[in-house]
Amino acid sequence: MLKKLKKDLIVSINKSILSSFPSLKDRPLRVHLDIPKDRNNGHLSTNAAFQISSLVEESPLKTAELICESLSARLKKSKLQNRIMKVEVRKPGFINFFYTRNFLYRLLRVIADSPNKFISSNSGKGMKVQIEFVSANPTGLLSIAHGRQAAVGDAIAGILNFHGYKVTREYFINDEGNQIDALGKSVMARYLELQGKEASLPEDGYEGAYIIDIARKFTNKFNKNSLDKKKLNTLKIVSMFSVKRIMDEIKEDLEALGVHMDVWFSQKKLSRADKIGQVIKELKKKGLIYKKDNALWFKSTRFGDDKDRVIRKSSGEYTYLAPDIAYHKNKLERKFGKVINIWGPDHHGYIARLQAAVSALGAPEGFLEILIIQLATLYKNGRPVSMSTRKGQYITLKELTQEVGKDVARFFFLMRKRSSHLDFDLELAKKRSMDNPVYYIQYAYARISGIIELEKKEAKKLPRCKYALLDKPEELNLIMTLIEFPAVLESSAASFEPYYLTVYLRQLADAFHSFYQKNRVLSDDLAMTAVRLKLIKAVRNVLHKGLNLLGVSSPVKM
RNA sequence: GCGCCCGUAGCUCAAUUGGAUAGAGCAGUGGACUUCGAAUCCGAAGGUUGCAGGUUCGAGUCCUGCCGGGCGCGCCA
Repeated sequence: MLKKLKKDLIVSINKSILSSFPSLKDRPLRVHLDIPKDRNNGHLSTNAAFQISSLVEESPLKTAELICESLSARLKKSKLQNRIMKVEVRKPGFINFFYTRNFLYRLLRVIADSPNKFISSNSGKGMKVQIEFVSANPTGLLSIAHGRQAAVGDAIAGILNFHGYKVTREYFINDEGNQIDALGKSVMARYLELQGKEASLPEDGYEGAYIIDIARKFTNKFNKNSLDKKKLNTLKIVSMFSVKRIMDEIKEDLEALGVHMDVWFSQKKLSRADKIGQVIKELKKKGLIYKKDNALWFKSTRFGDDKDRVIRKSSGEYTYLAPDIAYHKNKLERKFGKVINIWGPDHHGYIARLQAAVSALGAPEGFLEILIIQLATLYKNGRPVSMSTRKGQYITLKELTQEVGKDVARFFFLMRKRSSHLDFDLELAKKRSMDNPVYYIQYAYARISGIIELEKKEAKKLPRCKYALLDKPEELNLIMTLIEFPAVLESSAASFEPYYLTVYLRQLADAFHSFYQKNRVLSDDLAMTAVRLKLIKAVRNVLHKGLNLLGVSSPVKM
């Protein structure tokens, strides 16, 4: 409904500009409508006058006045007059628009009665999108940083899905290579120790207690004899066993955070089908592979990387880049319109070469979007908790989720924009009070639910809604906040930033609590009761949808 | 040395992507429970946006140079 209004309005503005300044006929004009942060400056605002004032050699203010004059006349004659109450020019040259009360009330009714009509979008038009995230090596448990990537990736997926994209959530399992060998050797050493034999961890081995745990499970599953028979492959068996155990844990931890992957993609499968060899051949045919110092190099500089990259070492092993190229070839073959990778900041140096590879494979511009999520640092008693995967000294995602719960963990992970470092304050997260934004928002939802529940019990007969009764500043503020929801969702999807939504929900809860404090919903004044009930139902619907998109629950009681 | 991210109120962060008087939450401070949930609300206070230039109607935002912090720069993954 608002989208249509904006569209109509832009058409009118363009026409008015041309009638005031005919000389601009053949110039492309890009008129923009924004929501001003201060509502005294209107419900919508355009800066069109600034953009054209230099072209017509007139001051922005004068330009705005000329446009506004013909625009007001035009609007009065058009269908827009039911929705736009007035147009005005403000100081340096903004043109501001104000909605009519009736239009606001109409929107409110829709949000309360049929929210899906108001809160829906199909801007994705069914495009297939894949989002690959977390993809942590199965050599240890998930960390806090992975938790943030999981929450953000999942929320982006949810938001895109809402906008009509067909989203696949995917995890790439790095289940072969040096790291996996190191894992296998580490477990093997612990296994031998459990047998009472002399053994020591390899130099690049993993020291965490979970390794011993896996070794113990391994001991229970295989007795000595059955292993001795397969002596040659023991390391392989240990490695596979360990990867399986760790992946089970990872899946569990993600589930606990409410994250469900659609596809678990194994690197091993790629190499078994020789996909890596094939993709190298393909690149070779294009003249993008050469040999130097006995290694194979990919000419990534051809596509903007600052140096060429080794793809197969002189030892004959592939580097990490090789399977990754094969994997992205696979993504291309699966006909995604867009693929999104979510990485930690330690991988940003890797962006150029992977983008180069994807271009080399013939992907269209913008096919691969790589989003870097900054780290999250856990604070306990005001001090950062230091972490090291290798030494196994770190607070795992599992522990965090258990300690603060799914809702709080997710919300906290989503609170900051991707490029900002996130401080996760454990004490704050555990507080069940007003300092904690999750409870603040959920509390608003619970309060509303309580009122609606009570109203049902009383079961009074309510008259038809006279929306004009809603005219207090708190009420109008609440309506205004409600109708901004679709715009928030849209920018959230367009920029892949779920945090917009967390900020918005906090604002909405704020507007509600403020309204609640000053006004009773249920009273003897049945006409008033009817409209206010409508108002809070609309708030409930938006809160519910918003929390749901973030993967946070909406409790009726707390 | 090169590349990326960051520097905004005491603290944690916003600022509609170049817009109007730079805003929120904590902390601190002064108030509000005989009421549909006080897990709440209402005040006042808090700023030379790291520094110096530049671009223009307009800069926290873009460009250049410094200062300070984080990360990356392998035939590791």
